[in-house]
Amino acid sequence: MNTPLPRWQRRKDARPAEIIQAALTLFSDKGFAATRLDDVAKLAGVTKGTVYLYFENKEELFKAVVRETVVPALEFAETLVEEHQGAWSDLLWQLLSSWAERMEHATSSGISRLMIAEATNFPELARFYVDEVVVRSRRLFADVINRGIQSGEFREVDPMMAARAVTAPLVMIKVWKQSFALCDTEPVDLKAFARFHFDLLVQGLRHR
Amino acid sequence: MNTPLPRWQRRKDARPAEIIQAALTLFSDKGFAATRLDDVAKLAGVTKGTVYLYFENKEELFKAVVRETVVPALEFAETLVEEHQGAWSDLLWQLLSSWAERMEHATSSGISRLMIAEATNFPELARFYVDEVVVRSRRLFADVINRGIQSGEFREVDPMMAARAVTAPLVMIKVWKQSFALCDTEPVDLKAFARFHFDLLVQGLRHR
DNA sequence: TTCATTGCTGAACGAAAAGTCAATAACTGC
DNA sequence: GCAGTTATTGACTTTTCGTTCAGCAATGAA
Repeated sequence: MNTPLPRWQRRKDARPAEIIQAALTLFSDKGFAATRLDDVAKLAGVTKGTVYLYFENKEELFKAVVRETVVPALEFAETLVEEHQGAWSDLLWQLLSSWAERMEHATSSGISRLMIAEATNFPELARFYVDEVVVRSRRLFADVINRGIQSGEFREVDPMMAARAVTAPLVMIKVWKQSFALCDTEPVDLKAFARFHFDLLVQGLRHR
Repeated sequence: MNTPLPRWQRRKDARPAEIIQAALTLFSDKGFAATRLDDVAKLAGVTKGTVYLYFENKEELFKAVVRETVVPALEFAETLVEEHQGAWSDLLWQLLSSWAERMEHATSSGISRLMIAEATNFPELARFYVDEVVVRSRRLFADVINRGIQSGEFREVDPMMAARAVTAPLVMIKVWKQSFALCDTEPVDLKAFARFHFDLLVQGLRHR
């Protein structure tokens, strides 16, 4: 006789990650308040009680989602800058295109919109996100621009301003797509936009 | 004897606008779900019951807020384009700077972030917002760029793409400021950024 | 001053969703 | 197999907040 397969299994180690993944999906789609823990549990293949085994409450789950999702993305880009040789505009393109790439596929890219929506309700978390992601990526791009200026490839501009001008459009387009996917009659291709933005940018940064 | 001033007054005509104003403030700060009608009422100087005299329910109040706030802003800009003579880059600057100006002072500018956060929870409203605001302003800028191309002032680019590239950074910076005002260690001046963005943009749009 | 009208209040209701916990079923070592 | 351990369940309680409405008080006309 084959043993009847159990109604559920004990998987203490896998649960937290699975619950966080489910929560990320729902939070970034509906927002924090509009997401029911019952739904998170169902999507994670458990019941609500189990969620409370691993997370103190809804707010702590939310924090865990942000913390777990946010950090790893930037390390890759930082080494890319460190090791680069050649034209700085080429590096800029590498960074922008690989970023656009990740935005299109990674589940984690929903975090931007989520943080924008909930920042004022979770001040400490907002600070964490700003430090770990916003400022850090801003610095990354400012760094590239700065080196470009020093090598004479770019004209003299405020690097931090430029960094904002580089990052803002991509994030915005992604956020827009996420929010208005159902209504936008002429959706943009993220990578095509990244290319367009890059061309505009590089010509804007060159000497006149 | 002076008559003891009444505990409250009847002000049927003024109430709706006051309630909408209060709701706008709280919605754009905390989001739709996290805003309590008790708080809206208190901020408007009434009680919850009064809110229900003028609005069917919370969702209808939300829709009213968006509708009342959003529409008038664009009309001004559209006449500006219609009546313009001279260099198209000058018009572009006029539009960007006046926009940045309004963003800094008008209470209505919190709507962008609110819509981004709640769009997926209110599909019909999202469609309304996209049609009345997003697409319309995108068309506005695309129009300017297009005329600039035809007059030979700008090189040939996709006008709709360019419109996105023009509008996205300003909106994004505004949204960022709103979300992360408390954490951002180096806040940007919106008008200064608008100027920077414009310079980059115009050089990017000129012939090589 | 009085009365009818009605804008407004605030207490009470109920649904929905957060949070709790005793019972239970899956696992583990003997 | 059996017994002890514990991860998981699901029904339960609690809380929060949108919504209702009977009654009160401001107003204006007579």
